Amino acid sequence: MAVTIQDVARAAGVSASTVSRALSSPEMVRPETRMRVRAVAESLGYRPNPAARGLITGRTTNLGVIVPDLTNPFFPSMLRGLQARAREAGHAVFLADCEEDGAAEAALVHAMAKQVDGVILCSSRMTPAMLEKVLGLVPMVFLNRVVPGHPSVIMDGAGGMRQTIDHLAALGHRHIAYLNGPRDSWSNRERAKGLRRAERHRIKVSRFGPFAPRFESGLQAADLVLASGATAVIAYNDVMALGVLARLAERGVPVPGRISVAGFDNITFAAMATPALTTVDLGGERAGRAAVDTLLAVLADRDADAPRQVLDSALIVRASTGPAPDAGPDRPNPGGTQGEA
Amino acid sequence: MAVTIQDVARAAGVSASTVSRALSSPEMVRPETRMRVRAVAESLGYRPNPAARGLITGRTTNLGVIVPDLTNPFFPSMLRGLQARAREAGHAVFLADCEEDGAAEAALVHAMAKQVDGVILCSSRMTPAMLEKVLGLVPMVFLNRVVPGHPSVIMDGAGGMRQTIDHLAALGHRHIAYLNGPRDSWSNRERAKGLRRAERHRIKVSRFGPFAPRFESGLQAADLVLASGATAVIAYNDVMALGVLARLAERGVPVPGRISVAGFDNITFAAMATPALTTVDLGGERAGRAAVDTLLAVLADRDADAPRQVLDSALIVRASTGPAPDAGPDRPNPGGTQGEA
DNA sequence: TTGAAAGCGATACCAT
DNA sequence: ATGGTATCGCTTTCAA
Repeated sequence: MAVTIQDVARAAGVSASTVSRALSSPEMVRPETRMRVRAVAESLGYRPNPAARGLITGRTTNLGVIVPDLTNPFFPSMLRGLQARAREAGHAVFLADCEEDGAAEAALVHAMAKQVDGVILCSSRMTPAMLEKVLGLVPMVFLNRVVPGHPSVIMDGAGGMRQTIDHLAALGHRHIAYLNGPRDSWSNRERAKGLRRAERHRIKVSRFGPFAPRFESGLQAADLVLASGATAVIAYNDVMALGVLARLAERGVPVPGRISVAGFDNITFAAMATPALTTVDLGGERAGRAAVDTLLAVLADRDADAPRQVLDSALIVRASTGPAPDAGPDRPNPGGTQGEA
Repeated sequence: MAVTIQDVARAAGVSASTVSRALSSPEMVRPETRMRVRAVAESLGYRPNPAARGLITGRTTNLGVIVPDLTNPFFPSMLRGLQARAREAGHAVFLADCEEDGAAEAALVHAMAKQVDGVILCSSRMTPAMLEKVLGLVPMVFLNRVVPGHPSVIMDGAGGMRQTIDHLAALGHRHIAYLNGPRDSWSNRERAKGLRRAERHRIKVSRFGPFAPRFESGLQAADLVLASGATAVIAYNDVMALGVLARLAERGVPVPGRISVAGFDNITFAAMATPALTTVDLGGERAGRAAVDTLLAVLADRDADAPRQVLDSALIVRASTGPAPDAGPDRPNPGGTQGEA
């Protein structure tokens, strides 16, 4: 089988303890011995067994991550940052996809619990009741969701929404539509909160959904939006927004001529649509890194107050929002069209 | 801390051995005791520690997966099938992204080796020298790459390419371009092999690259292709093909009027381009499942001959391939344009 | 059918 | 500075 610490000890003519120290606490061993042991370990291709080590130290240097849907490009990009940060910190990442299912998510937490030092739950789909049952199992950090008393990293969805509203208001829109994401999604609620900004501009808001955050939902929603008479639509995320764009193109509706479209997440493919999708970048990669940092902080000092990090947002404007059409059915043309994309 | 087998034993008034048996070898314990033990375990929320168990049994019921780039939508969709199959089989999935870096990939294999029963390497980027060093560490299955003497699951890239060539030939194309993927990619070589089919049709093939399999590579390659005079271009994968489409749109080149575009993988976003991208679906989800099955087979019977599964391909035609333009610069218009998209 | 004890691979404590 | 030994949580002989 694999080479163990005993093999190294024998080959180097020292005890297992010394090998362990030579590798993990170099200063506790005489330079001479240290070198010899390390050389032997190297030549034998020795690698400590993390499971065995974890058993006694209580630390695995593994870290679990659960996402609701890997096929949503937002998560891979967030994972980019997360993995990079984890690797820097010497942690391997145990990743699982719960496919938008809270119960599956809970099961995954159980499965991971003993094999990781902590878990990062991205946009967790668990209900409060499910959460209750897994909260104590292992240190957890929530990304994109607030659970009172627990550390979380959140992106400023409400702020991003406010910026989008201001943007559309400046372009003269008087009636916009919002397409809700999944029913239990915390980040959907946050984004929806930002819609209140519309009052300040006397903008009418029509809400649709909840929808599964998928391309197909956007296809479906596009028709509803058109029927509502809104001149702009903001989707819960880019994947849905791309669905909207696709359906509008199919129906020959000019974008942004007749209607403007915006989404959230700044996924790569937002840039590839025709016209490119206007999207709000809330800083996914950065959030991934922040989640790891938060988790490591929690692990380093378990008594620390549960930190909550709020990351700022940025609005990326592309080409699929534009001035409201002059003769919008809902608008007696008061202020005018002073904005530019 | 967490509840251990000892806690259960105490609470149930039996020994740890009995608890272990009651849970893992029910037939070895009296029904009465078994029930009691199980009830106690349940009520205490006992979960066996997989690491401790693995230490003695040599099996972890974890399975490692390494992919070169999670932001390429092909891999998430493949992982869909893979994860589903793994879960059915009672295995957790340890996933890592090597970011197209063979050395990082090798390091990840090392990191995983002791914590998983086997590893599935997807489109491995390791050089033969790197491979050499990790081959014995842990049972491995290669997906989308053949390593002599080792089990692999491959998709029929060459076949898919041949179908594409036949398709373009039928549409009257006489000069096509191929955009190579990464230099060391086995699947790129396979796809490129299929290009020989062009000879049969007397079609001229211009090759470009190798390119990193990214959107930006497509942007860049589009100009080269146009300059070459080819009337159709096949990209190594959809991500690159979408880049080609984007650049062509930017330059106002009609697709498929002036040039036809095709890619591989049938990623979701291929359907979202305008026009929708013609793409070859080689069966990613199915391949993911097959890889798990293969790995489980290897684990069940280590002496088995290294199996190699070849999965068939299917060609999905969408709207971005069309008849060759009549006055192609390379063609004195011999046969004609008899095909339809 | 059940319990006691050994052992998986590593670290940590206690000697020396 | 180094070695011996207990221990982490669990499974697996070996006895009873």
